[in-house]
Amino acid sequence: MKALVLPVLERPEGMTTHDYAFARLRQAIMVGAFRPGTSVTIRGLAEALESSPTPIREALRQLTSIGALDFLENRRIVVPRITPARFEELISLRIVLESHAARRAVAHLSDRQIDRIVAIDEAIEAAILDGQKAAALIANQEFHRQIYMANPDQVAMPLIESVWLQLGPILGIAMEHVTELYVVDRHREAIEALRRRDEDAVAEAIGADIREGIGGFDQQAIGKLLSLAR
Amino acid sequence: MKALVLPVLERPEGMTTHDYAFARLRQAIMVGAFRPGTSVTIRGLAEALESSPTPIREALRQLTSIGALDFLENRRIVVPRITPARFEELISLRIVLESHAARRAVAHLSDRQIDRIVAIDEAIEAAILDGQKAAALIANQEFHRQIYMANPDQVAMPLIESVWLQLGPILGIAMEHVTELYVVDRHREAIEALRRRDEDAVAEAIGADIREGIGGFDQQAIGKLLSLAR
DNA sequence: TTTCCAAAAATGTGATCACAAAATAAGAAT
DNA sequence: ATTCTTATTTTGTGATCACATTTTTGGAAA
Repeated sequence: MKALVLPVLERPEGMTTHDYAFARLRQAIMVGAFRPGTSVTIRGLAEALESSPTPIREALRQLTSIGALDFLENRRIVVPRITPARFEELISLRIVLESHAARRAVAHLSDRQIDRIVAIDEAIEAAILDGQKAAALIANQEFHRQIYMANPDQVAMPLIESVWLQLGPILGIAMEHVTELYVVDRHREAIEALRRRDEDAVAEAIGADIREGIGGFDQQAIGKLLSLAR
Repeated sequence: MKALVLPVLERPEGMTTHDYAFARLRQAIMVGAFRPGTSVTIRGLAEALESSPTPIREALRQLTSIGALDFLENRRIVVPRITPARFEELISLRIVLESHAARRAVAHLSDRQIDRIVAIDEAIEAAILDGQKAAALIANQEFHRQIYMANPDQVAMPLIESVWLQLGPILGIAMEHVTELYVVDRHREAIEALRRRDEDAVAEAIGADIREGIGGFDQQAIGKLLSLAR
């Protein structure tokens, strides 16, 4: 059993142990800190997070509910493996879900909010030019999230994040193999469409952005990686 | 504290207490056994299910992850209330998700599977003519599930069920107020399209089916109910 | 060296308990 | 009768323990 290293995450005062464990594990999986097939144990995580098994168990159970982990028949807890076919399904689901969420957010976005989204996009490009892959990835997620969450009655975000979580472990592999990221200019296209409040164009740009590369990672290259990583 | 009545559910041998509690509560919410705003307690459910609090807590936490329950700030556990706007978002999300899932299932459906789906549709109509609202609802979900699950690499079903769960409590109210159900013939349309393996037509039929009525319940009527039920 | 079997260790499950926070009930003051 | 305060009860949280199952280990047999 090798020592566990989880990306750090600030713990807000008053947050329960369970919520903290959930948030931290969730983030770890989302940014690809675990490889597909990795198995975790309740006691191991309890030790790593300096708590008792109880809240960890609850966090793990929640993570399975959103597809981030798998409780196998043997009672083993693992990070799910992904087949190329499943990968393709996940991407197409992202496209459908996110272009829909984007479309329904357009009418709610203020100019000020769009400015903030532009700032996030600049942060993404800065991270890419700097070669900071993990930072670019997180900023990219933030870019998308800020758009979808502008809709106050929005209900799709949790589902979208579930898909992100299922793609997370793949991103971890991609980050190891992809030497350099490229700037995705579909973001610019999306921003222009947002400014015009053009719902169709926004949906189209978001869809294309996902299709062409998941957050700076070339989609085809990842698909190829997948068939190798067995 | 009034006594809790949960729809019965068979417990397969070897199923853990936690899994059973999760499955049973989930089904109860899905078929509208709980009204929006209802609050539940860990100890109360533990007693009702004759177990200790531990597995119940895990089940409740999982249910919150999929939007079926809400842990409030005050630590109260409630069945979420739904606003008309949220309701509309959920319906439009259903349309997007399910027409996509249906489309991607078409190529995988064998004639034998389609026959089974036809049989389910007949069961729905029988239940409707018989006035068995709950049975019609469950059969209707089964109709949709059988289509989407035909795709072996499918990843959308858990998300779709999450949306169903969020709509569940509304269905409970609808069942109380709607006196009679009507047969939705969009199912026939979907079946015809399935036989022709016409993806566009299938997606269109499923979308229309959802738009016109959620499982036999008129959508507009429910929207009106919502604004009253406060 | 490989295969097989038994002992030991590790691991998930579920019950119980102490504790703190929240909700409710009860009584006093206005 | 109503409002406020205090005491009691309820409830979620997290730690701990016993148990059964699974996995791993270590050595014997082929």
